[in-house]
Amino acid sequence: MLGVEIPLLDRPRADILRAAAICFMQRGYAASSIDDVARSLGSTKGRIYHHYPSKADLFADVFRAGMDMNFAAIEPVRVQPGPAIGRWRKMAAIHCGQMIRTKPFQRVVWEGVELYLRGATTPEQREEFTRLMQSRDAYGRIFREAIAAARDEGDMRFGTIGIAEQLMFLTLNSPLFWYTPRPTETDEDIEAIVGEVVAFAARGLGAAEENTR
Amino acid sequence: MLGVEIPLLDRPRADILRAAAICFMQRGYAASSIDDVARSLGSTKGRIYHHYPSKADLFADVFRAGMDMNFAAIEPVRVQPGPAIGRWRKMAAIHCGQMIRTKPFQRVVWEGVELYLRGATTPEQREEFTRLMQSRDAYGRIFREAIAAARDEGDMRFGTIGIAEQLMFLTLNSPLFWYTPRPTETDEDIEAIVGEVVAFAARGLGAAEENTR
DNA sequence: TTGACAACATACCCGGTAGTATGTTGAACT
DNA sequence: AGTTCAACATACTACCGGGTATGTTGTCAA
Repeated sequence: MLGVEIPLLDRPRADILRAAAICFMQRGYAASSIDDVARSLGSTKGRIYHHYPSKADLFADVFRAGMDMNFAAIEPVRVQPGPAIGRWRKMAAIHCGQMIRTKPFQRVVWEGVELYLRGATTPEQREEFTRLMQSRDAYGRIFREAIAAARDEGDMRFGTIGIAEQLMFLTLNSPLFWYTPRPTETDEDIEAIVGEVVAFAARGLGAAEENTR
Repeated sequence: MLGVEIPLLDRPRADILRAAAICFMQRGYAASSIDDVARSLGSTKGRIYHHYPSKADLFADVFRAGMDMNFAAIEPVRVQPGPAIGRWRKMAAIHCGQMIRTKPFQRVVWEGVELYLRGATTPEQREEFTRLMQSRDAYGRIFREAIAAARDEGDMRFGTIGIAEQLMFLTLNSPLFWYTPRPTETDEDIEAIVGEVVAFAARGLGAAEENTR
């Protein structure tokens, strides 16, 4: 249900990925050492360097895993028929839920984008990061096209689409920065938060009040 | 007008602050070295360590300068009479403009908050950071009270106020992550961006469509 | 049984960086 | 003219962390 399922072909890598995601989330990429990740696994550097050639490659793989999970999560909804605004609401809720439920990976995605935009990569890594960014851009385009269609269909009103897209993602991603899991928390609690976030984004994009429930 | 004015009592420190803010913005705190900052000043470490006892103290002072500029910017509007939503719109526009015009400092504020929340500080620095966070919380409270009042006055509708505050700030801060200055850009261009961002936030908070212009 | 190899652990190297200790210099003051 | 001191620059140390080179061990195939 929760629990971040990663292609099980490769179990040892999956454990490393999870630990790395948590470390990178807690301290950031630059401040996380490979030894930190290894320590959190109860092992040593050797284990990580056996599977990954460098720290940047490990980070990139966490990035990739995070994006893979996002694509997989929205895939069932992506091509549903009906008005665009309905699709968008579902995708937005799923995306926002992903930010909460797979937060460590999604924070790495966030930081990866920042690292790329800052150009903090060596030429070789640049190539891999460029692929990852293309994947992220493709993901973004799915949402951009949804809100563009919703506007064309008269269900949304906003100004510059580029700015609208940025504001939408910032809003949907925002739990990355203020949500922390509570032990007593249920799935309904999470859905309540998601509901508020999506409602804010929808209103921000000029959608009519949701007549749901 | 633009140009980040810092208390001129201390000009040498002001130059260091600006250079440090830009460095920290470009590479992040952990990845920025004191030598980087010094190099961007055309000088050496000695200069910086003459004025600041440590890298963390330098960072904290950039943080403080950023918050000082924010307080100063909204001060004229903060106590204006009239409906809360009007005050909020002005403060929101000023705040968002600050994110654009003093971006390097504001990104340091952002990262400073993250560093604090992650606990990435030594006990001594913790104390100074706690003061800075209290300052930021006080700043946040000004906006929180404004939107709470606006809701009481029937001009806004939103759910949990804590979430609403987070979403509002995320939206207003968002230019930190996607705005990059263009050489040809005028003040009106910036105000147009600010207008879109504030409009998104206002709608998100359930405010009626602005009847302005 | 033994060879091979994956999956690690151990030991080591080395560049970069925070911080320090020690000059140097110009200007203000006496 | 000499003293002092702020404002730096220079030179150095200590350490951390990425990466590598080299064991060690369990497993599986022939």
